[in-house]
Amino acid sequence: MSTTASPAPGAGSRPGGRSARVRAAVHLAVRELVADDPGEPLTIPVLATRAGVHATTVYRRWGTVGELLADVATSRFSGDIVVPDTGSLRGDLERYASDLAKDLCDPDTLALVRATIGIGGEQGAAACRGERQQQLEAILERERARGGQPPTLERTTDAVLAPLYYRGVFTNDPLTPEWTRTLVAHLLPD
Amino acid sequence: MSTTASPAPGAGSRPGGRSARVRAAVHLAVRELVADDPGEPLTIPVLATRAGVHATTVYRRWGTVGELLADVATSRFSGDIVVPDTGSLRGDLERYASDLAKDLCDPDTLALVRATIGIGGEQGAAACRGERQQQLEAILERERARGGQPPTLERTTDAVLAPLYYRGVFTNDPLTPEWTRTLVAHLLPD
DNA sequence: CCAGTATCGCACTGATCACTGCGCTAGTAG
DNA sequence: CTACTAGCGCAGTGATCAGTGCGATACTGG
Repeated sequence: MSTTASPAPGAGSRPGGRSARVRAAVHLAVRELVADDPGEPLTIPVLATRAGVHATTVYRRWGTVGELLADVATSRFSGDIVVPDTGSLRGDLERYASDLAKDLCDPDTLALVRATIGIGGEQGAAACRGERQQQLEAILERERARGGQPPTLERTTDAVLAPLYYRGVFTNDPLTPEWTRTLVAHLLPD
Repeated sequence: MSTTASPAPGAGSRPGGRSARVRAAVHLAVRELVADDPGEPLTIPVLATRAGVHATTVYRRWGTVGELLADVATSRFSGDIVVPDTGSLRGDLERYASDLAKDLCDPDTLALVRATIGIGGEQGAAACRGERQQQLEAILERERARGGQPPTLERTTDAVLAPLYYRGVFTNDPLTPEWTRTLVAHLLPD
């Protein structure tokens, strides 16, 4: 999956071009189909038709549904959340957790996550994590720069990231702002 | 999905019968195929052939791959872990977390989880959670009976269950016994 | 031992899917 | 404006899949 001759996943990213338009249409079709009916096989002819694009194009640019889903997830979960800078570690984490919770509240997003890790395996799972790890690390690093002693990245992941993803993906419980605050509160003792 | 006329998911569970043998073969085939090549569509004819059973049977007993996966996951994640009774809350939780971690370490199990939530959606996710919630509640209840004041189920879920599932499903990091102990240690202050 | 019933295997049909040459058109460079 | 290249649409093929009557077979209670 790494050395396969994927013709041009990033070649058509020049905005305005026909490639970019097709790419956007296909991505949108994938997200709509996954959202509309999760658990459906999500075949290439179907999504290509929905995107108003010929299946040939999808076969050539992405090859398999797994790679396409990973691509969609990557572009969906990258750059969607900006690392906050509230001046304090607690503020940053609460804000970040709140943003992430808002993101993971959307049923369509959850459906995309489930489908991606279901088909893409570890590859897809990595795409769904996006840059969360680096973003958390950035928050912790900033606290260190302030002279504070933040918890480790592993601990922060366990205490904040994991519950958010677990609750979103595995349960139906809502990701309320109050709850996300308690996550941070338990991580950071007074 | 609850009132649908599923002919006999539980009718053939009498041990020794032909139904039970077919059921076992199909379940095994599903687990093998999912483990062998995660992300593959997992079609009914293929798995039926692998199970040495005709596709017709699978269509009739389960209908869709989603229901079949949910069934497999349910029987896989029910009764696999016994609630420990070490005499202390900490001991119980450490033991339980360790057992669960050992379970979620198996790549085949993880592949099954991913495939199930990918196709089965929320239904499948629930099947993968199995009886974890009740088991945790039982542990906490026992502590209450001892006169202790255990944390809430929600808090315990966030602190122990969520990290285990998150790390297993979304990352490649190993679920070491030391790590699971730290989860419990952070939940229970000295 | 014998009827009754549930479950499974078999042989199909229509539909869908993955995949591939070939020509065309839209962007690009000069 | 013109030549070039990359990406896309088109049509078609072989293979696979979902789903369905029908008969055969294995378990059940009497």
